[in-house]
Amino acid sequence: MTSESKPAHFLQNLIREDLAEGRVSQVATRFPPEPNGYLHIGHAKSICLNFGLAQEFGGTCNLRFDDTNPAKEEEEFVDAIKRDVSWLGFEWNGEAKYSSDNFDQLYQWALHLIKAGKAYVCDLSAEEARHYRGTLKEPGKNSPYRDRSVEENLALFEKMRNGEMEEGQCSLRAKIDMAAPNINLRDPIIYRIKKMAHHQTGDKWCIYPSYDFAHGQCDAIEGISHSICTLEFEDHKPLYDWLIENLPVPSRPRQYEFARLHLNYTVVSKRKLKQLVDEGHVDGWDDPRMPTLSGMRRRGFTPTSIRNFCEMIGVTRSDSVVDVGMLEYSIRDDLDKNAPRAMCVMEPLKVTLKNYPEGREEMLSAPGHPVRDDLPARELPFGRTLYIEKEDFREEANKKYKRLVLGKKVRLRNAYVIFAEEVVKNDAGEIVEVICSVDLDSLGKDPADGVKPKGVIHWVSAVNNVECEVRLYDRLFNDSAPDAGGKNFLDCVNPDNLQILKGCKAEIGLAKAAPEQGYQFERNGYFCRDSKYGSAEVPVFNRTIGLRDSWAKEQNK
RNA sequence: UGGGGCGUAGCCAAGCGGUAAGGCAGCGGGUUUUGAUCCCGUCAUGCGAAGGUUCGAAUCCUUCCGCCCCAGCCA
Repeated sequence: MTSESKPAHFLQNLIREDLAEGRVSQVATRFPPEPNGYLHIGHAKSICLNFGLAQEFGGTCNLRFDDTNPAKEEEEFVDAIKRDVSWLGFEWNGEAKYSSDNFDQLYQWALHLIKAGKAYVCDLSAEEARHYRGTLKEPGKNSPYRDRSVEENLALFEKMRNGEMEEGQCSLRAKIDMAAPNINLRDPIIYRIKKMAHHQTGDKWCIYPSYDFAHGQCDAIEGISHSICTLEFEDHKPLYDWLIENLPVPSRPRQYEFARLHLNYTVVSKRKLKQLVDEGHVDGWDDPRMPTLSGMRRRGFTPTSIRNFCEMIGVTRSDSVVDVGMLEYSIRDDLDKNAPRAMCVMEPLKVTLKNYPEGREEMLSAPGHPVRDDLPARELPFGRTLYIEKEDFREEANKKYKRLVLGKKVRLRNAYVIFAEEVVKNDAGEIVEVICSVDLDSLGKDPADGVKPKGVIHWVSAVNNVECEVRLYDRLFNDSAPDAGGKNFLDCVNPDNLQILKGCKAEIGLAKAAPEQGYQFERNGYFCRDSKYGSAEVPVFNRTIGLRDSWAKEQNK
């Protein structure tokens, strides 16, 4: 997808105008996660937007940890977030930034507000403050502490800072308007007491600025030109602007909002994701079924596929729910173009070629990719006994079934045409082996009789292969809106979201597959070696996504 | 009769007064040693609804309807 064929979204247009009219000379954006959890597909949209805009307009994008609440944050998440952003393929401007880098400056600015009579220490408890705040439809009332003198406020704030006040005993509030229709303007709390250590600043502080007091000012300090956030912060913008206008900040950032990503068949809220982990519905935050970037990475999603997906869904201000089908399309699209091909038999059925010499083995060669000749060819050992897929053989079938049928022939992918002559069954009547003859004159060409088999099936040598385990993932939820009102999202968990197949047989080259490297298992889907499970002898392969399957569709008609 | 936002196809989304782009999904067909890919065709007389302005309206005006966000010392 080229940029000239893709129409610009509202933020691109807006930045273009800012640049053209000289309101902004240098584009500077930032991606500002709070380090309180793992990044997920929703964050990817914001990352691609912020870093993408900076790239497009020759600007910069900072990575900033919005760490104003030590109660929720951990260093572990800082590391995970850096890893995920890098993995997606973006490089942040300079060192990673922290809101906490600016705690001293923020404190000075709080003093500035107090001295200007625009902030005061309020002794109302959280509950009292709620009552004074009013409701959505009724204005609030002024706090009885609202008119304290500058000197008194300075002294009190000093005591807050020195730890002489208890948590919840008082807070610092901006003095704006308790009757404002926008509740964010009803004397918002800008500093609160939290007597706890911070992952970056240690024990230096026992008071911490609120999001509202920190965010815009940090934007200004970092010289951010366009501070892009999601729609729910729209109501905070008047407060954002009020603070910028009332403080001697070094630059004038502007906030813009876009709609966050909603994906059907998916939940993304941290609380729910945590519940899936804690209650054992999945294996961890990086379980391949999770919509976290670490889970998707382990599942086999590529950075390119995620970036393309974000490009495809666009950026607007309207709430929308994107079909996971689009995500599935983008990973198939990327892997089809770039993943090496391989063969793997999931449920092996033995095939004996009665006219192929016992003990003989030849090495066949197969292309690494149907059109990419830069991907190396692979070696496929071929012999008298092979495995094919159980479901690729039937004793009888109609002409729609284009696979191996008793008394008919089929092409072995990258190899010979074989003819099914007889079936061997066990005592239970199950087919355990198919005896075939092989047309040794059909390698790389049609059979001499000119009759071209209509089917092609995959196979693997029965004596020279890689034993492996395959994990077939399906959608985690079978309800398109597990999040939607009223229902318990856990009731929507798809009971068949994971099928583990043991005793699968893969072509020998897969023994050295690297974790996360995507392969197409021909006629089946895209897979990658799991980074957590499996051994050198018996690797585990995760199915990233199946191939489109018009045969299954046909059968369901 | 609190404030703020958003409504274009099954889904996402262009469009900014000149007669509804594109993608995903779907449907039909062609190529194919992957029932994949690829290629071709098809898919809104209609833009939340109703009025109005205009030669002309998804675009402007009016009214109405629906959905989302806000009453953390969370972000």
